[in-house]
Amino acid sequence: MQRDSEKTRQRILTGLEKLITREGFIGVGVNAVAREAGVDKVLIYRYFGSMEGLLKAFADEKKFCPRLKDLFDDMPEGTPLHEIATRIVIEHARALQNSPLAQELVCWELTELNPLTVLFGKEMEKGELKALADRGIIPDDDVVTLSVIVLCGLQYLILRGRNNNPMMDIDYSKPEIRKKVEKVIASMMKAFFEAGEGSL
Amino acid sequence: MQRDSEKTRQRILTGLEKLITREGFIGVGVNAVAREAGVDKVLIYRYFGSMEGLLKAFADEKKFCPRLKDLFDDMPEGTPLHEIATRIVIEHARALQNSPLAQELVCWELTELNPLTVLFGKEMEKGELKALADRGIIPDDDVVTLSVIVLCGLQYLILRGRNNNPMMDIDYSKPEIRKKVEKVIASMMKAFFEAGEGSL
DNA sequence: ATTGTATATCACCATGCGGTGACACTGGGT
DNA sequence: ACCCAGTGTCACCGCATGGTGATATACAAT
Repeated sequence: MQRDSEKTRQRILTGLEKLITREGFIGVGVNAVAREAGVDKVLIYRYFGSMEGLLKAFADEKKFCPRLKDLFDDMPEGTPLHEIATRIVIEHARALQNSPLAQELVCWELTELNPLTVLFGKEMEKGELKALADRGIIPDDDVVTLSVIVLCGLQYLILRGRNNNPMMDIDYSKPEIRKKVEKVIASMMKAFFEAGEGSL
Repeated sequence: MQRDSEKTRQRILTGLEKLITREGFIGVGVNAVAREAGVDKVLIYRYFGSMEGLLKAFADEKKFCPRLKDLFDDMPEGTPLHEIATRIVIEHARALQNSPLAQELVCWELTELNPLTVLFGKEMEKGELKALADRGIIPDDDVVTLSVIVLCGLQYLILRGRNNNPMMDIDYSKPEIRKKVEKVIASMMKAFFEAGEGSL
């Protein structure tokens, strides 16, 4: 074995990542990670203290949070609020769709709290809030509440799709369905926004 | 021990139910169920063949699906479509909120497919479709798509709330938050519906 | 009362888990 | 050359799990 502690640490961390991605968060444990990383499990204790420590380190050091495409590029000045909100939500969903690891973490977060799931949740939330704030959307606006609900809905649908278990035939991985869903959300946001303009 | 096979069967089934409700679906297994039911685990194999068989029997024989309050009572003739959709979604969320067992099953369904989660999912879906169809809402309407998305969003928020891990401070178990969310959904539905009337 | 069958109990197995102690190697500082 | 801290290997423990075979008990039919 190569005698390089830093390399070994990394092997363990990426072992954890591969394991979660391939097998899901259930069954993640010291033995499984060590096996996946091709490393004796005692090294996990040596370098991370415990499984909890490993999860925390993973949360701290890995960039597991799906990166949102920078939306400023193709959103011209003066884009209406509802289009911005729509874009953020849909872009977020796309990012999640493309990251099996993130999907697994979102699901894990619903099941159990541990250093990884907690930090992951905070990270996601921070990203959301930033995306909104960067575009001047006030956090306690009704538009935000609505966006969060819809976003959660898409997350749920994506999670359902993972196991080929779509909800009400809404399989978000199918492009035509996604198109339809995105269209509905867009027009809903528009309607909500314009109605709000008048009634508030 | 009382020698009554039917009673023992029931003890096992309600043992499973109590176990899931109290401890969550993780860790559900032959040993745990037998312990909870105060029964030798060999009886599980005798009566249900396997853990899978027990799950299937549980899905078949227990009424775990949260019952929707009958909405016909206080919905007068001619209630507009968006109010109907809103009511269905919100009522569904309320039912889920009041059933820790159902919450656990919804979460389980996102994690793993087994006879119980699959049958549970079908049951829920059937309930949804019926609630919609009973009120003359066509399944492939955009209103349905939107309703499903919002419903999924609420389900997700409720699941997040379980472990005191609210999403974006939207803790759906808090009445004032729920009120606000319901209000947003109602006005959104109204706006979407009315906009649709004009544009379609 | 005897027998037979359904029911319940017990003891056990192999496996996998989290966790730990003892040992072996490697390489750099003195 | 020696030592020693850092690193990796191995063997082991206690425990819980899923699963099974042999045995004891209750009860109903004869």
